[in-house]
Amino acid sequence: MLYGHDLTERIVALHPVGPGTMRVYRRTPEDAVTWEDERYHPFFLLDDIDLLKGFPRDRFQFQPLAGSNAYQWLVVFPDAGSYWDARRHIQQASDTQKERPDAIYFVGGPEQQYLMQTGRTLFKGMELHDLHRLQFDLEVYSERGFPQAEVPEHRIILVALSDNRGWSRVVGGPLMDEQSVLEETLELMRERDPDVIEGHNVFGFDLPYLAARCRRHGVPLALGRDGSEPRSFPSSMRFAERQIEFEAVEIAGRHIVDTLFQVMSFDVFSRDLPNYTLKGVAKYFGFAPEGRTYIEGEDIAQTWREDPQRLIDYALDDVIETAAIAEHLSGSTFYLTQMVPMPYGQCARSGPASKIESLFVRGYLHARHSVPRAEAGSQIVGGYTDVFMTGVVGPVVYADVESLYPSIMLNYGVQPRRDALGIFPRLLQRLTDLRFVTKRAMREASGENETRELDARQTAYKNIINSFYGNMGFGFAAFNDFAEADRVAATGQKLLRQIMALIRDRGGRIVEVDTDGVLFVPPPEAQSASGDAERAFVSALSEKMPEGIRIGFDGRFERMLSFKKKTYALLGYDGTLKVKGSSLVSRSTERFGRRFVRRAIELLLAEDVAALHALYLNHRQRIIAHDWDGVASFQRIETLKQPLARYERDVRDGKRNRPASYELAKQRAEATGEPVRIGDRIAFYIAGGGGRVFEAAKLASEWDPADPDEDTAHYIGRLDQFASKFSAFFETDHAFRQVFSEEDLFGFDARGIRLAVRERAPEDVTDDVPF
DNA sequence: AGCTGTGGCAGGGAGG
DNA sequence: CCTCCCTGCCAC
Repeated sequence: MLYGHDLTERIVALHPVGPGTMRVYRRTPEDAVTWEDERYHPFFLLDDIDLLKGFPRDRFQFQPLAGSNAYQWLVVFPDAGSYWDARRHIQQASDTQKERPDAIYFVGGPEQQYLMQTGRTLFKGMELHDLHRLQFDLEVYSERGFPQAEVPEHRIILVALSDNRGWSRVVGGPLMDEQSVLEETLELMRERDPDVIEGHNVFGFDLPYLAARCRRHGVPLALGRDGSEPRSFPSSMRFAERQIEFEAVEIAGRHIVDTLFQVMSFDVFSRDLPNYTLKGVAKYFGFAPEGRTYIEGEDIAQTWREDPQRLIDYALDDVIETAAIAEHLSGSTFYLTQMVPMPYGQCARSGPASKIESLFVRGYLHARHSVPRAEAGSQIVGGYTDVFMTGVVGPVVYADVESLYPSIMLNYGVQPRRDALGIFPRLLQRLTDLRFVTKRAMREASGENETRELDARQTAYKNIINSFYGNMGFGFAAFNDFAEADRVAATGQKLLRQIMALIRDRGGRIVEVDTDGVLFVPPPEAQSASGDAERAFVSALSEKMPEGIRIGFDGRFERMLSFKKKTYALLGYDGTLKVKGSSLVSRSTERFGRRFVRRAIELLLAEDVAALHALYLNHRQRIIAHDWDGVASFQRIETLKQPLARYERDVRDGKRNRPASYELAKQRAEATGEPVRIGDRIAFYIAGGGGRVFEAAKLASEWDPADPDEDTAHYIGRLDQFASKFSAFFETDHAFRQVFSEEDLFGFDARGIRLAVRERAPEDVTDDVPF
């Protein structure tokens, strides 16, 4: 079912060139790129062949598919004017049948259809470094405000280019006009002839800006390997709870990889990045070149006039960082394209659901079997979460079920009801085996490069494997099955309760559980300096599990501050502190609050009440004195998730509140012309004057340290709100208030103030009862 | 033309 | 004041 073992074929890119013709680009062992044209058959799946009534009979062929799923006809247009023509036509045909808007299953673009028909994948037998990857970054001159492509003075002044062959160049200079910059850039890009074009936020900024400026000068943006201009279409991408809309761009014979997407995708799991800017991410990974030049966006114009060489250095540092980030994060996507019938660029900008579905559809087409329609409904059951102890406890051990949902799916015969061919279990088993083999090879690998490649490969398998469960509960997935998804989740809950019972039977005390893991205080005999006793304790648990379910030891911690469900802090034996939970670490809350909370957690873990009181007083005094480390320390940041028009309609209809973020984004759009886009992050603070938050809020960029106008009473209130989280950790409310308030007439005395641990037994309580 | 899920906490506007 | 309800962010 998985292809890609023929080492002789090194396809790097594809693009459709005419009716049923695909241009196939191959990289030769000598590193040259050759191409040839191959036939493919544009095709669609229909649920009713009558949809083609009236369409010239000699222009299509059809074949009935086996089985009784919804899409029972495979219709091929051997010489359609183009794939898109054929598509438009049957789209129109189906539109006349208003009651069945989903009568057609769209298999995907021409490249995907080609890969499905031929069973080929891209990059066969290649490693990431075999690709030729070029990075680019624009610097735009704008006197004030956000650069707008329509404003004549807002012009491209520099383009930095680099590639993974050690080549780099900055195009532009004080004496060079924009048109020449554009022409020389395009010429260089064609000469280098990369397989992949990489950049940070290229879909959001660089590519559309470049396109607009080229149009303005009448310079064709001929970046395609065949000299063609890019094709673009609106698209969207989801990263966990965050959705961003963008204009997707395709360049013939090449792939575009936006490192911003890779970064956001990485952060879904790490949840650790300070921000998604190129500089921030490069610093986080340690990729920033030594002595790197930094220039704020608003200072670019001035730097360009006074010290252009500095801007040139800066632009070059940008692409060097982009290359490092892409190198670091694109591995697993690269290997995914060796399994999934999708071009690399598409793989890099689509979510897991479409990847899984393409695997299914390829299997079904190969067997000439009909394809089901998604069932309506929704998943009901989710993970089991609860907390049984709050306060400072320890030591604790974290035990988790290894690959909980995939293990359940493999060992309990899980299969979507309409998966007549049984692809789901076979594919899952195969991917799991491949991952196992790859991980073993990785452990035995010598050399850093080999290890990294194998790690990227096993991560690619992991990502796909983990998506199988989510896909069953996804409303638009052809092979979804909500009942089966519920069965998986319910089985997971049952297993977790079994583990909890085992731990308690052996004298352990459960602190908190979440979906597939348990944090618990081990019994005294399972506490050791080396951690061996803890490991043995967990192994013994694993022995008691059903076939195929294994419990792993995922760490032990000296102390834990347990707060609420999904909200806690862990102090490692090496002194590192891990803080979890939106109310403790949310990036939307003010930085001073986050730091205050973190420091307070450290002090609570050390049970240093006197220092806690001092910490509170210190923060309070600094707020009163406007003693901030810039506006960044007290601004809040919120992400816009809806188009402005939709937001305003919902507000009008009374469906939603008026938060500061949208209101300020509107103001900013009016003032600077920077468009309001989904995914924009708005930084703001509360200025004096009172009223509702959205009325008192101002953009963070408006704050002036020389004339601070933030609402001190508001920020004292915020500090108290942060402090109030900790009231549950004290024995009495009075004790809490003594610590987190100014001294009263008798002064502050930490003696006699005790922290409290509260505990309840799992069987005592069935639903959520607050402590 | 594309889109993985549920559970949980906090903030804040609206309206009693 | 309080509750209700929506949104955003996070854990897994």
